[in-house]
Amino acid sequence: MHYKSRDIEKRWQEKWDKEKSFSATKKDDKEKYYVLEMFPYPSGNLHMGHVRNYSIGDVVARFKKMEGYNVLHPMGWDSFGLPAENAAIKRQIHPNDWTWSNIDNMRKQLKELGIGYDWDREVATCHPDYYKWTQWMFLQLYKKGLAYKKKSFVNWCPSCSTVLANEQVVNGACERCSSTVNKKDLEQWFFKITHYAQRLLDDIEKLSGWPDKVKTMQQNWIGRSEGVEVDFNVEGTDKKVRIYTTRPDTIFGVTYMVVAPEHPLVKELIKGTEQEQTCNDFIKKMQFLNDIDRTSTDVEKEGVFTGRYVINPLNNDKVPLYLGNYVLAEYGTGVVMAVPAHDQRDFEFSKKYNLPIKVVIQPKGEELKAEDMKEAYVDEGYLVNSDQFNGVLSDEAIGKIIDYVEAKSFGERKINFRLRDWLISRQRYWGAPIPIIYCEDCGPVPVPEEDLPVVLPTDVKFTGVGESPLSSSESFINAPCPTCGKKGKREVDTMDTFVCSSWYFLRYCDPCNQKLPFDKESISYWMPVDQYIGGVEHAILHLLYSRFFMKALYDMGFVAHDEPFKNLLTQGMVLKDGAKMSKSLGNVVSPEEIIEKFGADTARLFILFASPPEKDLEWSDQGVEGCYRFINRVWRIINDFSHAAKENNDINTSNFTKEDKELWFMVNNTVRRVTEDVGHRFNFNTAISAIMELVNSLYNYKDKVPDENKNNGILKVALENVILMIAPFIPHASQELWQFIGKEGDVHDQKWPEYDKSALVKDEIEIVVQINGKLRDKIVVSSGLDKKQIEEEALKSDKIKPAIEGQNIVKVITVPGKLVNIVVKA
RNA sequence: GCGGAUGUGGCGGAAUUGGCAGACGCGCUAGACUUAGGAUCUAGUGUCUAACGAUGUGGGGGUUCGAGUCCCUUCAUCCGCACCA
Repeated sequence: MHYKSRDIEKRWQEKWDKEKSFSATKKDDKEKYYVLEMFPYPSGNLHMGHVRNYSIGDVVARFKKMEGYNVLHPMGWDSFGLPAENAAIKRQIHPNDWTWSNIDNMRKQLKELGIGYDWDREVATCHPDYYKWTQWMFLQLYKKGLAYKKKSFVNWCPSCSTVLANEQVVNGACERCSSTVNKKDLEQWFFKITHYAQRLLDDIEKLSGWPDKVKTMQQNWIGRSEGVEVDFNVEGTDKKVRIYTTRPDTIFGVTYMVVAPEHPLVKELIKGTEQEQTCNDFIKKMQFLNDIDRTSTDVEKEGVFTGRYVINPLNNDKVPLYLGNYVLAEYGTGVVMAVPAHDQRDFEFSKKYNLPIKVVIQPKGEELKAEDMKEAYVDEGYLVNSDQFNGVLSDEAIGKIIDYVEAKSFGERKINFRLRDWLISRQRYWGAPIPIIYCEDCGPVPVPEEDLPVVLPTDVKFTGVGESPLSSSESFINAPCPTCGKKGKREVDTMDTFVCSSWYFLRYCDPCNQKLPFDKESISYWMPVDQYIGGVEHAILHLLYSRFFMKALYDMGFVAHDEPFKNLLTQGMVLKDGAKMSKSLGNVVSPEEIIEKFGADTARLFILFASPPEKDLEWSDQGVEGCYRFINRVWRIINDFSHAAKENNDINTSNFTKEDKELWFMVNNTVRRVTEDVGHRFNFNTAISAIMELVNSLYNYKDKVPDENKNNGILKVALENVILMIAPFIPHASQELWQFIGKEGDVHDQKWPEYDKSALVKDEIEIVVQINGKLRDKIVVSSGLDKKQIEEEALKSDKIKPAIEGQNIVKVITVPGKLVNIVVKA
């Protein structure tokens, strides 16, 4: 019997496929376990990152199944998106054809990897049966006021005359023609994720099974800050400008004020001033800059005077109002008070434009002088030059000044978030159409739910020019107004693909439902996802959007939980020669070629063995060969001892030899270690090495113990356990071996092995003896000895005795079962 | 700048609660079997040393009987956010 990966793998894959071995059905008497890997974009071929992601998921799924859980392990396709459209433009293939042929190929590759999915639950976001419900989601959010329209900027390439996605803008230039990208404002749809900012932040606490790194990233992304808004009157007008600050303790130090060039008030304020022309030039210049050139910290601060002055309500100081590149229109009020003495950005700006610096916070034990300052002083101190607040500690002053501002009605306290609303409009073809019809009389009207899906038309030209490709489809754009029946026009933008992927995990629970996206009963049973696995690149957007969807659906009563993913594992990248595999670097290893040569089991085993799942993994051809050798080693030892496994052999511990005892200990201890490593820690690399050690012991036993003395009872259990424990990692080979040793049924339907605790208790144990913390000897003692007896044994040891002669024993520390440390002094 | 990691042999990595550093694998060395070996098996393999032994987890300091693990400090690399007022 020889190990031929190709034949074996094919045979079992066909059987699993035909018998739907991994299909999941709701069972009320069984505890469920939902394991999910982030679904792929169907680019055409699996890469090693996919192999890693799905191998990890499959180990978890198969292990949990063997542990007795009712496991849901589905797969699908995140199949809308830009590459399909680019293929259409470049090669004149319809995005639909391109995408589906890619899906077919990748599905085949996944099956060749032997991943145990329930293929009856497969979803593809580009299928009308799916995007119908994505559109339905949009309508629900619209109904709740969580979807709205407003003007916003898009990246616009003047030469291609088309909208570009952020990914298509490379260093401020169009990825296709390299001309400079500028901004164009369009009416676009948004989801009001900011409505959930506080809950998204608070509930991070609930995510105990998420990595801290991801939780911190989400926290920072949401970026809550507490502060106050204050109105400053514009001198000589009846207008006010409102600022937002988190440092009201420095408000007496304001020496000028800066407003974002896009701020709606700016046009009015500069009208008729001497500076109107310079201001307009500055605004125009800013408009042509892309976000990176405009908002990177390296960019020098720049601004112009507006010709206007504003009055600080706290001390009636009159200060100039500037336009500045470093103020963001979308955050706070779009206007900042500038305190150069205590804010580094303001400090730099004031130096450049010769604006005064006024110290209002004095640190303990030294005195700042404005003219000597090299940088802003941003730390704590006592207030000065601040009227009635002089002498107050800055931390306390924050609250006191806010109270004062509110009492005097100068403004009010405010909480701000860094998180912005989610712009979902895309001027693209290959996405879910936004289900809205514009009517001259009724305005934007949602498409009635019974008319969904709004199907993507096929008569679209892919020119790569213009705003939205859908506007070129006559059959699509014209539609009667659902309210009044008059001629209307359809929305021609499609949704961001992140919308499609924000709820796919729910559809898996009830994938064929024609009446609803899912029924509540299925959702209540399967959700939440017990283990979610994917790349850390989705730590913020995808995970945050999914959390937002879950909360919105929860509030609408469609789901029973308000967090979608209980545990999250962010797997590391697959590297080759220290760099991420990429075509441009030429360091790509294709899964197909490895499967062809060594089989899927070897590929999976290597990728799981080479590194713990959350760390990056360095590809090694020799490492792969090592794993192939190991499978062969398992194959041979099971072949050698198969007779023992096939017979009825009982275990009688009373007639164990020393070698038997050792092997029996190994067998049981390995079950313990592997169960812990796989089940509790997800340390597949150490689980595999534990199995390797057991296999090594079996070879050792085979060599050292004469045939007539071999204990077939132990060997039988050992072989069975090796096959069962290795099954989640190398399912095909273990399935073949399971059958080979005469077992019925599928290996993944077997019970996960248990261990005999009494076998882990040893009669004799090795104790380390140290002198002053340094290893001096190892002694073997009976495991029944108490502390004192162990100590006596240690002091009697041949190596220790001479070493401590003539020295004073200061104390002896004994850790039962581990070591004795003798502390001596000369 | 802010935030988060990581740093252990020639390489990937292990050490779960402060208790034998280097499990397991790769590579390398020697040997066995063999017509042959890029198959398989056996033994060895951190560094220095002929050996006894000494030394060793990025560097420096500390706590402790005992530190890869805890504390302080410093360096390096990687990742995320990036003018958020």
